[in-house]
Amino acid sequence: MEQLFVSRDGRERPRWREAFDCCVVAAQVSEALALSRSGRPVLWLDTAGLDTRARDARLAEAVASGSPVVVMSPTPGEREALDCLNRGAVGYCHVEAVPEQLREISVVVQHGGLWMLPELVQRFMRLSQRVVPTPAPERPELNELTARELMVAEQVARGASNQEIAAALAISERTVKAHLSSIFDKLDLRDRVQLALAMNNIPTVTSVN
Amino acid sequence: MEQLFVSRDGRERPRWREAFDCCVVAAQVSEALALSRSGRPVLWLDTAGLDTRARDARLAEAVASGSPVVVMSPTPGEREALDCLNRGAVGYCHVEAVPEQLREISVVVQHGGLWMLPELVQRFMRLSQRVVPTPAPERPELNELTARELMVAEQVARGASNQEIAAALAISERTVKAHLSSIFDKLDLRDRVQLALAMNNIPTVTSVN
DNA sequence: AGGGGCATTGTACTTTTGGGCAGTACCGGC
DNA sequence: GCCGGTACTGCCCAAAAGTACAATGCCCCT
Repeated sequence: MEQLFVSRDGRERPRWREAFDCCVVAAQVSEALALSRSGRPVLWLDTAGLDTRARDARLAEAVASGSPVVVMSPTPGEREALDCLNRGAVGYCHVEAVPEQLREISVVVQHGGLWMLPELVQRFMRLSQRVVPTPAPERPELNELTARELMVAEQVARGASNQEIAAALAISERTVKAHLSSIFDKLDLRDRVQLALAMNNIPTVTSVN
Repeated sequence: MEQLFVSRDGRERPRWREAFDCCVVAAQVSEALALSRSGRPVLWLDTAGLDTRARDARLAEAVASGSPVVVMSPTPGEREALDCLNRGAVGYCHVEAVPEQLREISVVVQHGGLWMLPELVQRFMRLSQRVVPTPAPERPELNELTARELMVAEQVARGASNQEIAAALAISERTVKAHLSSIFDKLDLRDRVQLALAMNNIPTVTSVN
């Protein structure tokens, strides 16, 4: 399996070569992708020397390629890990991680897994627990939705318009509206904005508070 | 690699056998471990028919063995996922996951990865983000917004209508619209739904895709 | 066979949203 | 003083969103 490394100056770190037989190094995400010969390589993003903006831009580009993206930071931190994983990265480690670990990470992300430092996993889980209403089993009202309604709701949660939803589900725009009306009724929401937020567990002015 | 399945009645589900050549099934964690012959098997915990207490007890026992533990739920939910992962599980999936997925999960957890449904990963990251202090500018484009525009954007992020925003800021609805148009233009967004999501760091169909 | 829930669509209507065009006003810099 | 950016507003218009009323078809259950 191919490993594509992207670092600011396109320079390779010795450990990468130690870890993998087949690895490509480039200074830009696009270059790396161009040099790739396999369908679904692992993209390693070295953030050394990059500011937040540059990092996010590269990350977005990398994630858009469809390949699993691992961010390698010279100074791994909770905040950065969170940012990167939230933006679609599936791995986060130290840029000087030992070859053995690099190989493990590669295996994990290629199989759909998420990899980060174990202590971060624990920490995030605990953090999440704090903000998830303890007794609440998800959004209870969500179970009231039919399968079809849920599909519509999920599209709205991603910012899709009625027209786009209709196209995606191969139904008429009128039907989308019908489903939406039903959803608003069941979940006690006013419009698609509130639905989009509710689907992402974000309280709204009128529903909560 | 050995797979140890623990289900309430010690009954095996056909998919498990489909997924793995070598799998052991038992009714108790201790039994499964006793039947194990490899040093570090993967422990699969079927929570069907278990109440929360029984589930946690088995999970604790399983985690204590040192092997990676994957919880398989007949009704996967955010709350349960959180609970289980927080208690040391490294995987969480549907009890009837397809064999292909089971194999992937096995590979991932054996290599130190974390596996859960992709949508849950995203959700947890977002939730964590809400409680981690924000030293970073977050969304860089947000700096492009004027103070007034930011106020409007924040209202939209809470699901407010133009009328409500106008009332809150003591300006006319027309002015709200003017600010919104400017915001959409600057942030390259289509409508208020996308803005509401963007303000909450949630990617939309068109912006991140 | 009938009833209820779900999915689907149509016509028609109101409301909300987004934006074009135009104008006023304040403020700060060259 | 002029110019550019920001804030604010009006009238008007088109598109999108949302609703009311109504109808068809399917499936499941009694």
